[in-house]
Amino acid sequence: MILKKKKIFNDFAASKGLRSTRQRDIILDIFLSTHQHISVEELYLKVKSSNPGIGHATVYRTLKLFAEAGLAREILLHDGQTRYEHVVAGEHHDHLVCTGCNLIIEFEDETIEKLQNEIAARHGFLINSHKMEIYGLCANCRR
Amino acid sequence: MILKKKKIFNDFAASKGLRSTRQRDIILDIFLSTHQHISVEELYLKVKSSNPGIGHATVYRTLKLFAEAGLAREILLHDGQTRYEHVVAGEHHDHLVCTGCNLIIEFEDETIEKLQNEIAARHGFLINSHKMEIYGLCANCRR
DNA sequence: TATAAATTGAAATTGAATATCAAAAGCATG
DNA sequence: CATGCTTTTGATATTCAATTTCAATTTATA
Ligand SMILES: [Mn+2]
Ligand SMILES: [Mn+2]
Ligand SMILES: [Zn+2]
Ligand SMILES: [Zn+2]
Repeated sequence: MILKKKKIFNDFAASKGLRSTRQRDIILDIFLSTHQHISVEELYLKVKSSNPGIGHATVYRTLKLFAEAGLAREILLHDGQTRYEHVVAGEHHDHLVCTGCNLIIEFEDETIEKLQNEIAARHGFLINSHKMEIYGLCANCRR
Repeated sequence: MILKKKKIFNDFAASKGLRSTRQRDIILDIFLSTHQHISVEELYLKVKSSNPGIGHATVYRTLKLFAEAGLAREILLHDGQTRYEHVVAGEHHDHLVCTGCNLIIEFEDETIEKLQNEIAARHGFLINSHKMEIYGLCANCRR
C-alpha cells in the first residue's frame, strides 16, 4: 500500500520532470505514516522532530504536490488550518465534524453523490470536486 | 422586507443590550442593498465610499452581529475571503461554485437535507449546521 | 567533472482577521 | 440638558497561516 503510494508519487514526479529529493522522500514517508486529517503544522513538527533541517516552506510545497499527485486531499474545516487526508483510490467520503471535541467521522452516501451530480448537470456544471461537512456535537459532547 | 430585517436587528440589539449607532445603521442599510455573497472587503469598500470615516474593524464586527441576529450567513468558499449572504427566514440552500468565473448558483435539495439528518442521527450527532459546495465549471466556462 | 536547472530554507512578505486602547458616542438618571 | 458610566469606534498594532524571495545547495544530464 505504502509502496504503491510511493510509486504513484514517483510516477507523478517523473511525468512532471520533478527531481527526486531527500526532503520529499522524508515528507512522503512521514505523511504516509500518519492518520487522517493532519494539519500542515502538525506534519511539519513531526518532520522536524526527526529532520530538523527541513523547512516550513518545503512541507507546504510538498503537500501541495501530494494533492496534485492524487495522494492527498486538502480539507478546509472551520479552524483556519489546512489539513490533508489520504486519498484511497476510487473512494470518496465526506465529514461529520464535532465542534465540541474536533472528532471527525467519515461517511459516504451514494444517493447524495448522485443527487449532487444531477443538480450540477441541471445547471450545466462540470463538477470538479465538492465538499460537504456536517457540523454539530458528537454523542459524547452532547451530554 | 428591508424594514422587517431592520426590526429583526433592532430587536436583537435590544435583547442583547447593544446600543444603536450610526455606523451599524449605515452598514445594515448597505448590506441590505447588496446582492448575495458579498465579501467583507467588498462591503467595507462600499461603506467607505459613502462614509469614509467608518473603519475596517467596525465592518467586521457588525457583520458578525448580523450573523448572530440571524440576518446574515457567513460562507467560506475556497478563496480565503469570508463572505456573507442574506438569510431568508425558513429557507436554506447550498452552492454550486464556478471556479472559472466565480459564478455562484444556489440550490436546495430536500432529499439531501433529509439524508444528512439521517447520517448525523446514525452517528449520534446533533447537527448545528452544514455546508455543501459543488465546485466546477459553469456552462459558459466549459467552452 | 562541468553545466544548467530545480530545489531548498531562512527570512521577509502578504493578507485576512483580530486585539488594543484612547477618544468618542450612547444612555440612564437626576 | 448636564453628569457619569458603559459601550462603541477606529487608527494602529498584532496575529497567524501561507506564500514569496533569493542565495546557496542539490540534482540531473552530458
Ligand atoms: Mn476524511
Ligand atoms: Mn447563497
Ligand atoms: Zn465531540
Ligand atoms: Zn463560470
